[in-house]
Amino acid sequence: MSSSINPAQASRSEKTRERLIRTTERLFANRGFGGLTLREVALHSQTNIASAHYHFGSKEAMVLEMLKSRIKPINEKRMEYLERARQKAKGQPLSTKSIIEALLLPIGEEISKSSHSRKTLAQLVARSFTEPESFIQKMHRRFFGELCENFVKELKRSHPYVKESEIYWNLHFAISSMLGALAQQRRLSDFSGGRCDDEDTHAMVERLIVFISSGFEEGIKS
Amino acid sequence: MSSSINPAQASRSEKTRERLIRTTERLFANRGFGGLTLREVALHSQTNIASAHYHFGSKEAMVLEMLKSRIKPINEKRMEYLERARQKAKGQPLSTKSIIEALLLPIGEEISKSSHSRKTLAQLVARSFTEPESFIQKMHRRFFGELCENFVKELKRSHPYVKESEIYWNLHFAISSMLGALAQQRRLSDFSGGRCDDEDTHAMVERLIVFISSGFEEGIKS
DNA sequence: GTAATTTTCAAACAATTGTTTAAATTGATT
DNA sequence: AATCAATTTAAACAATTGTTTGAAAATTAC
Repeated sequence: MSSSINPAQASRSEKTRERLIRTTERLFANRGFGGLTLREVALHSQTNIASAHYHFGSKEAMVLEMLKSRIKPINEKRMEYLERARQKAKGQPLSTKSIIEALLLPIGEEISKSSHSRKTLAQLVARSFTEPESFIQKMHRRFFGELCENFVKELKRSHPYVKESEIYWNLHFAISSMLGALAQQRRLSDFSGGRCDDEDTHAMVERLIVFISSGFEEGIKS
Repeated sequence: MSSSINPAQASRSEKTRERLIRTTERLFANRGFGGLTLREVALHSQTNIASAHYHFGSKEAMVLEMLKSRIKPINEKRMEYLERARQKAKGQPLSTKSIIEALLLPIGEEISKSSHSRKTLAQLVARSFTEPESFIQKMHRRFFGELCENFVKELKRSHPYVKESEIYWNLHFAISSMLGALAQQRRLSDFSGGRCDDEDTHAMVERLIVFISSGFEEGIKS
């Protein structure tokens, strides 16, 4: 097996694999794990069902592979942003806003970069949090457990006199707001009657940062 | 058909119907529409698959019936709370917090009343927002469109100099926070390591009201 | 260029799904 | 008690699912 970073010299096998992952991404974002069929994935990837099994072993493994490949870079970027903010602060505790930015800006940027429709990656990430399949929940715990710890540590340093449970509660709300808002952009376009441009991811993330930062700061006061 | 409010004198047919709805509620909350099978619903309802079809006509119709029966009372209560706040204010515009309370308190109370596990109704409502099936999305639009309009109207009255789009954006965030936080209580218990009691719905709703009210007020300033 | 390996494909498989059918049972009405 | 409609049941149905199989095709290695 010849693995290559450059897509120009990707083998036929790798191209098939990537097409499968890409189609899986789109269909999973739209319909979830249960609503996704291997036949449809194969069809839209111009290949065969058995080919999907050859590359991944099972439907579960294929979806898992796709989820990892999409979520990992976002979380890595989050850690980078947090680290960068730490360096900028030179030992001083970070502001709430800069911590929330480290949580939100990376996913916003990845959504903007995404080659699918803007909504696809957002729905994908959000769905990975709410899908009932246990193997997805397991991945979710593994992927976000460590990340969450790091953010809690930083938030505690910024708010040393706040009870630990308050930090957890309000971080929970922060993450929920982010995921909820990203996942349900449809509602915004449905109900605002075109008054809000929900395709403008950057504007949305900027607003979300304000909303969440303020909510968090007020929340931990009580 | 003899319909009766008093469950003591409910006919055998009605009892079966209610058992089916109740089981459907639990399984849908846990596994979503696709993960729910009629056989399992029938089994846990001590009846037959065909019986479910006899009462509802189809799986879709059964789930829809269940969703309506659970969501309708919550939304009605929301309108009641809003109306009560209006009367209390005697013509004055409402505070942001009292509007947010009208949105959140009813679902909190229904969750507390719920005979299932605390999380069931919360997950049920949240899932009804994120499920990909189009018939569920349609119901969602129908049920929440009017409600949303009423809340926007009230929010506009309270913030006459705020651009309409800002109201929509931040109401979107408010609803997202609420649903996200309710749906993903699992994350809180997973990651807080027992520091937060996610079964205490009332405490959670109180915190959420603070978080969301503050986020909303800060959000519309920009 | 040939052999060996990897990758793709069509077809069949077993299991599960929602749905339908028709007979049996129940409960109310006369 | 007999009749009739409403309700429940077991069984079968047709469609769809993920998975497996074995042969064809393409790629790689010699």
